[in-house]
Amino acid sequence: MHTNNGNSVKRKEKILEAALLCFNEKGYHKTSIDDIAIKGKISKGGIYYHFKSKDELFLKLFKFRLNRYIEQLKSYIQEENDPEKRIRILIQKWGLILKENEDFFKFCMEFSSMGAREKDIRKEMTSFYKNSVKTFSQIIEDGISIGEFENTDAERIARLIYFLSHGVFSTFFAVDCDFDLIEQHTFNMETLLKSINKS
Amino acid sequence: MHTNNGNSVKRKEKILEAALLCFNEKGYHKTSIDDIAIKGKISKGGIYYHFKSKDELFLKLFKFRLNRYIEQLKSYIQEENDPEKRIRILIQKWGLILKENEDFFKFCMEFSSMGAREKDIRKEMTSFYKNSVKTFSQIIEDGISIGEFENTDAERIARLIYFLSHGVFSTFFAVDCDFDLIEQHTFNMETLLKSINKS
DNA sequence: ATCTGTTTACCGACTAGTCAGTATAGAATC
DNA sequence: GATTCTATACTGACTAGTCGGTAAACAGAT
Repeated sequence: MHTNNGNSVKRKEKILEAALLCFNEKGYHKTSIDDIAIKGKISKGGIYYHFKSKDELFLKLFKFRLNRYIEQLKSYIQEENDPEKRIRILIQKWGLILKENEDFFKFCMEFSSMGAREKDIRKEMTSFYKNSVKTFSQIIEDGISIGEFENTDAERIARLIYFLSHGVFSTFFAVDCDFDLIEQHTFNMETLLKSINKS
Repeated sequence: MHTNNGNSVKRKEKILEAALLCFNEKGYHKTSIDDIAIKGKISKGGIYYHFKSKDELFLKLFKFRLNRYIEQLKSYIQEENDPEKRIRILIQKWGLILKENEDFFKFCMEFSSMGAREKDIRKEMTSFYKNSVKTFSQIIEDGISIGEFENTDAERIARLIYFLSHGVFSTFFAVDCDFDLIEQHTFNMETLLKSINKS
């Protein structure tokens, strides 16, 4: 009747979880559907019943997890009105989410870099990027209009925040790094806030 | 007698160039040695005569081009002593190199993201990262000691610069972006300098 | 200057293996 | 008994790397 009953959803999530483990271990291209099947204790046919291709599985994994975190963040900032505090909440909570879901964000880095060539991935990444920038930008504009922040270009600052966050994370995974992720993230954001705050 | 005569070197560079084109078009995994052979107008055997594996070809391509740009940058800052001016030269020249070699840096983004899994790639990326941070860090410390910059943590700032630069570029390739690369890069760096400058 | 042997550079057919996706039969649940 | 889900065996396309062979350049000896 309906494919999305509780069991089906659970099964799908189980496959996505196994896929995440495999993609992180070997990367997208070196992970075979058989690898995922073994890790998830399901058969290859089972996977193809729930997902129509490896590509789709990859894309759905990204959407599925990211949505969760975005919803979380939205709920956090709804309770606060002051722009600077909202920014700080976003930054702090985002840091926590990063730290607690390193596995997923490692996967995200590969996903993101594939956006340079794969159209569907690029579309997802663009949507995430634009949303992030829009959210930050709005808060900063509010801060400017109530005189809390200096009158800078809100959108450029918003992009800057995105780049910093992305840059920290991709470096964190790509090199043998010499910094603490959360500490550096916090430092980056404090430095940035310092430059836009009226003090 | 000696394997690295002029012709051999030229041939190698021709293969590297063809490889860059292919990797950018399809990505590492979807590029076959045959693709590179066709693009470089050489045979498969010819490629394997010069490089012992696809991995090695990938790695050599990164090293070969990056070294060129690093040498360029080094020569630029040797002629200047003032820390702030040195930083500005690095930032500006780096921006130019990025703009003029977009093809190579697109390749770099894929290379970098593979550092999360491939040991040899990670080693190269780490070396580049540490070198960059060390260079910036040294200049900033000089600036602090002569009272030009505020007394902040030089290494953390140096990392921040690296993250920003990396973040801009990887976003630039991964999404349908709404900004001008050089303009945003310049804005990022100006914002950053503002926060460490004594004014 | 010719013959012989060696090295470099290159070619392309071939091997051995991988893997996404499919077909289909069977199990579980309603 | 129909629908939903799972397991297994299979196919066909693709590809990294190998290998036997060749052409040309060169060197030393005669």
